[in-house]
Parts: sequence; structure tokens; C-alpha cells
Amino acid sequence: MESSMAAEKLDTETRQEQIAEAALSIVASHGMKGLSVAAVARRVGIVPSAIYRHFHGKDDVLDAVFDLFRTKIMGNVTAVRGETQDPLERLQRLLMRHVRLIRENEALPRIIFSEEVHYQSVARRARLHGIIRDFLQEVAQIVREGQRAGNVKANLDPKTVSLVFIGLFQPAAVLWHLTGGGFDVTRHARKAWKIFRRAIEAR
Amino acid sequence: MESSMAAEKLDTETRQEQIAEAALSIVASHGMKGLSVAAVARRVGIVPSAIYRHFHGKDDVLDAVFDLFRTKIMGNVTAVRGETQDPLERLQRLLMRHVRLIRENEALPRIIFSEEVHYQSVARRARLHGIIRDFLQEVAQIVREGQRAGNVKANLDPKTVSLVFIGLFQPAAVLWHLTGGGFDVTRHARKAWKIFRRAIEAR
DNA sequence: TGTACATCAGTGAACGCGCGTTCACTGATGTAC
DNA sequence: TGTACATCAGTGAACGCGCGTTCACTGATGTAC
Repeated sequence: MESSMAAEKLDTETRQEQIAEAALSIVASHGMKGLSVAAVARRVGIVPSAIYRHFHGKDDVLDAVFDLFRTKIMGNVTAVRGETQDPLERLQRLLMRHVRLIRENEALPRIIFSEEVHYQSVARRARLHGIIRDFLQEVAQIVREGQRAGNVKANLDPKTVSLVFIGLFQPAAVLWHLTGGGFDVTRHARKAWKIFRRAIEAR
Repeated sequence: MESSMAAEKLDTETRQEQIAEAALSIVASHGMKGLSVAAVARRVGIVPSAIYRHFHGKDDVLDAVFDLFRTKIMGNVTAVRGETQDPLERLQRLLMRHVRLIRENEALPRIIFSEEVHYQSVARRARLHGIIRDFLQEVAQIVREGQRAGNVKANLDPKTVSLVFIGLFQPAAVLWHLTGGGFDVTRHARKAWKIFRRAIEAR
């Protein structure tokens, strides 16, 4: 039986990657509550105590998950910047990419809203805040470029706009969760984008 | 010592109210994670096992919290309907009321985003979904009235508008949490409202 | 108005469960000679 | 090329902790007579 055999021995670096990916995948499918050391170990194919060969503890694993998380979010910004020069087009593409990211990787909202993050430690909360702030600043930066180019109304506060931008998909994501995937976030995002564009576009 | 004396005996109805209020207050201050039977009992001034004289179990307590929650949210809608006839004015007032509700009662977002709700049972998820759906429908109804009166652009989908409306404060609430209350949600809501109004107002 | 009894809220000890973590061990891998 | 040894990933048993829940009891409250 597979289950009674000792797992293959792999170097720490490889295992760390596997464990982080496994953890992220578990958060996506079972939420932060389902993220136990045992569950991660099972998915990687080792015994729970073996996790401690590669991480100091569960907190350390969570930090690794955060790294993956940040990488995925920021990757979208970079990609969009490479795809087009037009600020409004960039925002629209970023919106649709984000929706896809949420749909393919449910972990994102689960992490953001989890109380493990909000209460467990000040450091972790600060870390998550940093990720979100960086993302907001990237959005605000695109807005500013749009204002400079004359595409976006000049008297709007870029930071406010960036928060409203996030608001275009965040409530929809919650609804998607509550309906068990029955709500069409993509469709909503497209409609919401038109409303948003109408609000910020210079005419 | 107070702590070594037996608590006063009160009838179940009174205790149920006290327990529900205590639970809501604990969620507000310590999140869903802090909501333990022991914590609720301590706040009410009885022993943990005494909770079971008035509720079947923790799940039952959570249901009572949901009732309070629904009452508070829907109360805002009713209040706003009584304050003014103008649809846009109603929406603006509803936004500001909601922001205040979140600030005074942090429990609201904590409940909405908690995994206890999203995973624990299908029934509870359906219940929360019902509350949010009802709220969204009330907002959509106000939008429809605005369209009929010629104040709101007629070609907009009321449901989409209601979700974007929620998006005006939801991301701000998250940021408020992450900064430990350092982010000015009220100020953001006022600015976001102007952007929103510009998007939906008929001209 | 006074007494006997039923009702039921409050108590504290105890249990079971899940979970993160520790630790002595095993045995495969790769390096030194 | 072959052998001895150090390194270190994987194992499984065990522990401690928090938490929801049960249960036999206590004793105050209010009703029946």
C-alpha cells in the first residue's frame, strides 16, 4: 500500500515549495479553517511531523502562503502593464484578470477575510495590509496616468477611485461564495465596469 | 467575591436576549474566533454549562446572533425610507448609515466573512445569503424607483447597481480593520458616493 | 396567611475531540577517503 | 571503484491545550392547597 510506505526523501527547498502550494490549494478548497498541519502533510504525501523539518511551525507555512498570494496578485498588474498602454484599458483588463484569479483560486478572498489573519498577530495583519496597499497603489498609479493623459477625470482622488475599483468585484465574490459558485461574477464585472467607466472617464 | 457567588436566576427569555447580545458584542470585539461558549457565559455572568439551559448549543446561539444582525441591517432600510422620498437621497443616507453601523458594530463584516458561516453548514450559509439578498433587493428597489422617477439612468441593471453600491464601503471596511481603525471610512464613503452618483444619475 | 411541593436556572466536574508540536528513532543519500 | 560515516528527511507515539457538551446536583422561585 502507498499509504504504509515511507515517503521519498526530497530536499527542503523542494518540500517548502510543495508545502506552500499544498497549503494554498487547501485554503482555496476548504478555507482557512481546513488548513491544518495534518491536511497539508496528507496532500504532500508525508506525515504531519515531517512538516517541521521544513518549517518552524504552522505560522511559518502561512507566511509562505502569503508570498504565493502576493506573487499572484502583483503578477496581474505587471501583465496588464505589458498588454496595453491605455490606462482605462489597463484597468478593465486588471478587473477581468482579478475576477479570473478569484474564480480559479478561491484562496484569495478567504485569506483576506480570515480572522486568523486579522487577529492572530499584528505582524501578519501588517503584512496583509502591505500587500493590499501595494495593490491599491498600483491601481491608483494607473488612474493618475489616466488623468495625466486626459482619459480620466482630473478632479478625482486616485486612492478613492482605486478602492471603488476593488469594490467592483469584492461584493460579487462574497455572493459567489454564498451561492456556492452560482453567481456569475464575470458577467457582473462586465456590467459593473461600464458603470465605473462612466463615472471616471473624462468627457 | 462576586465571582464565587451563584448568579441570579432569570427566566429563559431574558437570558436568551442577554446571551444573543453578549455574543454579538464578543464577535464585534474579538471576532468569530473569540466567540466561545465560555466567553459568552463570562460576559453574561453565568457558568458555561448554564448556556445550555437556554440554547441547544453554540449553533443555536449563532442563529440568535444572526437575527440581531438582520434586524440591524433592515432597520437602516426602513429608517431611510421614512426620512426622505428622493431615491438618490435615500441611497446616500443608506450608505452613510451603513458606514456608521459598521463602525459602531464591527460584528457585521466579521460575520459576513467568517468561515464559520461559509463552511459550517449549508443552512447557515443559505441564511446569510438570504439576509444579504434581501438587503440587495431593497437597494435595487430604491434604484428602480429612481429610474421610474427619472432620477437614475434607465438603462442600468438595478441588481448590478446594488452590488456596486455595496462595493462603495466593503473594501473600505476591510482596510479599516487592517489598519486597526486608522482608515477613515466615513470620509471615503463621502468621496466614493460622488463617483457613484456621477455614474448612475440621469442627466 | 402559611406550608409543601414542583419547576427549572445555575453549578462544577468530567469527557471526547481536534489540533499543533515535540522527540527519540530509522534509514536512505551522498561525501570523504 | 569500493567502503565507512555524517547528514538529514521521514516516522509514529505521545503530550498539552482549548473548546463544546453532558450530567448529577443544588437551591431559589412561585404555585397549589
